[in-house]
Amino acid sequence: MAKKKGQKFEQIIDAAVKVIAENGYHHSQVSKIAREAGVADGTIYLYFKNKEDILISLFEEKMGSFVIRSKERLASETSVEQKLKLLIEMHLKQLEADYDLAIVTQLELRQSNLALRSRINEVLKGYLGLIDSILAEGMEKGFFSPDLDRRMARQVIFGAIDEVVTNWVMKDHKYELVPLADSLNQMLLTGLRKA
Amino acid sequence: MAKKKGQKFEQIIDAAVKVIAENGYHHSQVSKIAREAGVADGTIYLYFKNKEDILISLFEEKMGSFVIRSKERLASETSVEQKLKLLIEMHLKQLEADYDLAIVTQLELRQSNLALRSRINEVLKGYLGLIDSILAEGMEKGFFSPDLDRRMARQVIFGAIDEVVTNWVMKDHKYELVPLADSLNQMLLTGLRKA
Amino acid sequence: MAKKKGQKFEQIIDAAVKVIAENGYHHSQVSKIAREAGVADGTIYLYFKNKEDILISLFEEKMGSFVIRSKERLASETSVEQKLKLLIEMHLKQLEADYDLAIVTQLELRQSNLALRSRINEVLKGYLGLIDSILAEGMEKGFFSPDLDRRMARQVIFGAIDEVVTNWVMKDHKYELVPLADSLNQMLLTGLRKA
Amino acid sequence: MAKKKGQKFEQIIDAAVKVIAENGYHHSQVSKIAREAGVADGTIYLYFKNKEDILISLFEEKMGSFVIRSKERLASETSVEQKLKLLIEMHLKQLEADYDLAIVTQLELRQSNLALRSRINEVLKGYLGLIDSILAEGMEKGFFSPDLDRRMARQVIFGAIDEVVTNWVMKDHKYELVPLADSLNQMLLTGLRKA
DNA sequence: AATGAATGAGTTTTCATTCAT
DNA sequence: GATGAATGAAAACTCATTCAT
Repeated sequence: MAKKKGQKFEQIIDAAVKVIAENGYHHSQVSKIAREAGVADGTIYLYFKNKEDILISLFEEKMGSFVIRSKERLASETSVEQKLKLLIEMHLKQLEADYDLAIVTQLELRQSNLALRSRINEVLKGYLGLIDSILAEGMEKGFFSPDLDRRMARQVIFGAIDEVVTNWVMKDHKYELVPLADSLNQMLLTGLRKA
Repeated sequence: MAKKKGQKFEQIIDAAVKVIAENGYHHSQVSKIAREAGVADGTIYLYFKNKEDILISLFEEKMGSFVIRSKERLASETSVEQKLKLLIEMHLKQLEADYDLAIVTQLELRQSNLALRSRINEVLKGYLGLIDSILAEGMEKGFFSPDLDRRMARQVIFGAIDEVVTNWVMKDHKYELVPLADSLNQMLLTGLRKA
Repeated sequence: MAKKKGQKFEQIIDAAVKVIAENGYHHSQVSKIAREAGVADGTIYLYFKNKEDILISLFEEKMGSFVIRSKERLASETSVEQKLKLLIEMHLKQLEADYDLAIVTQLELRQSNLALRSRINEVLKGYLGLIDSILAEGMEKGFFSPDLDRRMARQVIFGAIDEVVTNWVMKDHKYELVPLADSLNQMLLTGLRKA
Repeated sequence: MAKKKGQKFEQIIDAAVKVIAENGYHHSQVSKIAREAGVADGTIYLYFKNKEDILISLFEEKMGSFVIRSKERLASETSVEQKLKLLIEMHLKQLEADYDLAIVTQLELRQSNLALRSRINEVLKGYLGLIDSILAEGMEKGFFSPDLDRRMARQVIFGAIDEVVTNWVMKDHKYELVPLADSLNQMLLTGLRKA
């Protein structure tokens, strides 16, 4: 069955990102992905349980490594303010660097059914946990108010970043994304209101 | 063809919301919607161009009337701060009052393909314009900073509200939504950072 | 039920010829014919039993009047040779004068199912009888050989004329049809072989 | 896609001839053809682009091989008169030997739409070319008149044979077809008129 | 491990026809 | 007689998945 890892596993994931970004999820037949990956249709099923499993594996793979990289990078930072800014920057940088991946995560992955979305959320937990730990540290250090609603804060941060990226994708990445990090960070930290 | 309005038009829209919320978009066959609406399958096509058109019409209908109601309500409010709070409240109230509709807009509608999403965005423009006008007024009145990035502010506001609602839906509306409006409004206005 | 004759009956027949010639039989919905005829869909069914009945009635109407006219015209002719030539000429003239009708009889009418084709053949019998009477007279008068196979001769004459007309229609009536009558007549009378 | 040739390709063609002859084109569901061929519905689409493609492929296959056989056979014949007679004989023999095929070519194939008929004519060109070459040779050798209208002669020959076969089919092949070849040939060569 | 030919379930949409007004 | 809104049956085609080689 699914033998995670292996050269072909990566090949298929990468082919899937490309094919789905180009054709959209519903026009990305398994056979098309197989052709792009240079393997036979049946081979897909040696590495993935089914078509959905490609999508979720793709997300796990890309998001997983992103969370690991982010954790490492944030560890070397002491200031809470810097940590949040850095996280936003890394988020934007990762997707700006791989537009195909951005299309898949921001648009195509959402076309999946409810069951799949639950599994996606499972993967997202790692990322949301990262945000949460920054919030917890900030509250402890007195950088954030002690009665901050952490769940809501997490949702606001994620919702805002996500919306910014989605807009960038839907506008055909016509402008640069990473430069927005600072202003987005400020807006989240100090709000819209004039000081 | 599409004879917008008429009793049957409404009947079918309402049936679609119910059926899609219960079964998910991909398991909501036209015949199932027709049965729920108490009309023949073919009748659907006297009022809608195709199955997708039901979905987009549904959104236009519900979102359109929401925007109109919001506009009227906001007009009677003078304070910018109150306006934003009111908008958030109305947004949350509308979806909390109709959980089926919330499921459809937050989950099922997003499973649509790119072409459909473009049309959805078209409808959303009315709502985003509402946010924008509040921001513009706030900047003029000095409530918001004069160098506020309005596009980003709009995305942050919408992304945050949307994420809050989606989480509520995915948590099976186990908690109350409207009470979150105030805290969400505060977070958007003053940010996460301790004053 | 079917109230043959009446102004609307003619209107619908003429609309059908036009619509079918323009759109082809399978794209000529009853509603399209009704619109062209300036009547409601349901009105069609006051004059015709069903859609097929329009087609067969159309053919009966047009072919019937053609056979009557031909009979009258041939009666005033005494020479067998002239009669055959005249029949061919009238056949070609009738269809050259009404290209829409030619499209319908040569192409669209043949797309009908077997049951309908039987009824068409019924109508054709009048025409084939006309050919037959010329052949009988010719044999009696010694113009044709006494051991001529009349059934086959009838098929050869009809098949040849029909094929000539069909070719003309399929070549978008780019050349004139009636001028071919004489040469076609000669070929049928004296054959291909050099005298 | 269309993997022309292969055992299944033939199987499906033969099943289609049988099913269409029995039920008529419009009542020959793809699933019915598949069942008769002993393959799954989907398999049809590995060998044919769509349902129409079965029909046209069937005609190409059967007509194509007939033209090739005819060409070979005619090559060994020197007399023009014999060649024409032989061609007629082979035409009648081929269809008399396969009544199902005759039903399909004479009746069902004509129920196809205009687009398909164009493709059928394309296939027919090979056969008409065969007739044409006999005519050309005959004119050269002085067997036919030098001012014979070749296009019309071709239409007369084809139209006559075709009509004879169609009548035979519509009369439920109650009589023998091949014995008519000689008399048909004579009629085409020397015409109806008494010498 | 890899292949790819074969499978067959599943659904939107059209349009001839009806019938209450 | 005339209307036209409503009906509902009917079928081609796709594509994820399997399994013999």
